[in-house]
Amino acid sequence: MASLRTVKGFRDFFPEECAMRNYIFDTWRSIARRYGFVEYEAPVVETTDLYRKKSGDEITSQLFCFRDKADREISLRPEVTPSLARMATTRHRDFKKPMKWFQIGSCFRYEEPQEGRTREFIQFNADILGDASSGTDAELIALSIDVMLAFGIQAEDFAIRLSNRQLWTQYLEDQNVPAEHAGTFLQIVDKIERAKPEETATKLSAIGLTLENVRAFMAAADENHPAFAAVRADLTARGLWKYVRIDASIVRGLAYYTGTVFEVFDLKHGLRAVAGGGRYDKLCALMSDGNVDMAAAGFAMGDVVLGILLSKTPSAQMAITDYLNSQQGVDAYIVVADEAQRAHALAAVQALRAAGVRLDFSMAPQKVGKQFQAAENQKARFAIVFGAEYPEVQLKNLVSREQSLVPAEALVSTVVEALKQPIVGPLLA
RNA sequence: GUGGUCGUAGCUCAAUGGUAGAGCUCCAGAUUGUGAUUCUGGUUGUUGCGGGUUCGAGCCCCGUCGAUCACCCCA
Repeated sequence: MASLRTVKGFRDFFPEECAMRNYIFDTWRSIARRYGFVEYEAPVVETTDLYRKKSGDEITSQLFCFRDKADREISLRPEVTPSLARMATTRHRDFKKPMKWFQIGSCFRYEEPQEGRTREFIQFNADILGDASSGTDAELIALSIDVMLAFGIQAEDFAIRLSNRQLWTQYLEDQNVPAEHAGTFLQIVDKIERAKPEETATKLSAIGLTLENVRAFMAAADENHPAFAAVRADLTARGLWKYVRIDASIVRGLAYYTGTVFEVFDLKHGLRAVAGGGRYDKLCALMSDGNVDMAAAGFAMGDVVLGILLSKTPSAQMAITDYLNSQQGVDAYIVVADEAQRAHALAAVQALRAAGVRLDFSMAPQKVGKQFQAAENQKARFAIVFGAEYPEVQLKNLVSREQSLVPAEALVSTVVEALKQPIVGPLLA
C-alpha cells in the first residue's frame, strides 16, 4: 500500500479534481485571450544553470534537480520566466512588439509541502515583452484583477499589493549605501513585518542604515508617491484602482525584478499570495549576453492557493457549480430494452455521436430500470429506448418525463433538434 | 533541511493493553420495459511501514514514510 502512494508533494487528479483544474484552466485562458494574449509552452526540464544564473538564491535552494544518463545537471522548472526569456530573445525578430504571451503548466519546487504548498503546482503565467511603458504594468495588474473577478472572487475578498523596487534603489542611492548591499537590503525589507525589530535593526546598521529611517521611508511611500502616479492614473481610469494597496514591503524574492512588483492576496483567510509578479527589464539582456535588450514584465498565478481560496469563497463556488453543470454528463442515454435490438441501438449510437450528441449506453445487457438509473446518474436530458416497437424508438425527455415514439430513421434529426430547445420541466434537486 | 501534532475500510470516524467496528459510498437482489423512496444481502483492512516492551499492542517505546503546522519563502 505504501509503495502505491503518490510521491511526496505530488497530487492525483481524480475526475472531480480534474474538472476543477479544467475550470481554472478555462477561466485563465478565456480572460488572457480577452486581453489579447497568445498561448505558448516551454520545456518542463531545463539545464540547472539556467536557474542558477537567472533566478537567484531563493529559487535555486528549492530546485528539483538531478543528473540525466549523460551526467548533465538538469532541473524540473521551478518557474517559467527564464525559459520565456530564452524563447523571446532567441527569436525576438519573429514577433511584433509588444509580445503578450501566456502559458499554463506545471512547475516544481523541492520544499516542505504544507497547505497551499506542493512540490508540483500549476502556474498561469502572463508576460508582456518589448514594452517598457507603465501602461504595461497596469495592463498586467488589470489582467490579474479581472482573472480574480472572473472566478467570482470579489472586491471584499482580495486586493493587489503594489510596490516598486526603484523606490528602494533610489533610497539606497540617497543613503549612500553601496550597490552590492542592495540584495541583502531587499531581503531585510521583505522580512521587516515578520522579523524581530532588534534583529532587523542590527542587520540594517551593518550596511549603515537605521530601522527608524527605513520605517519612515516606507510610511511616506503611499499612493501619492510619484513612483505610482502613472499606474495609478491608468488603473483609476479603468475603475480598478480600488483593488490596489501600496505596500513598500513587497519586494519579491526573485532576483530579476527591476521596477513595479505586485502580489494578489486574499483578505479573509490569511492565505499565501495567490499570484505575484513585476517588471524585469534586464533579464532578456542577461539571457542573451547583452545581444537583446528587451523590456519585460509579467506575473504568475498558482492553482493551489487559488483552489483553496475558491473553496472558501461562496460566490466562487456558485461559478464553479454553473461550470460543472455545463460540462458534466451526457445529452442522451440509449436504453436497450430488448437485446434483439442491440445492433440497431449500436448503429444509432454511432450516428448520434457522429452528429455531435454526447451519448452513453450500457455496454453489457442490463435491466431497463438500471439503464434509466444510469441515464439519471449521467445527467442525460433524453433517454432513447430500443425495444419491441422497432423500427420505432421511444424518445423520453428525462426532465419533463414526456415520451413519444419516433421512427428510427428520423432519430438523429429529432434528437439534435430537441437538444436545441431550452431545458424545461421540474428542477432536479 | 530543522522542530511540534497526527496517521484505523474508498470517505467520515469508533474501539480500559484483552475477538478490529459503525455510518456513508460501491456492488447485487426485492423490481424480466421506465428514473424516487424503502428494505435485504454482499465486497473492502497485514490498524502507513519496520523493529522493541508485554502472556497479549490499533493503543506504550524507538525508527521510518506520509499529512499538517511553524521556521524559510512564495504560486
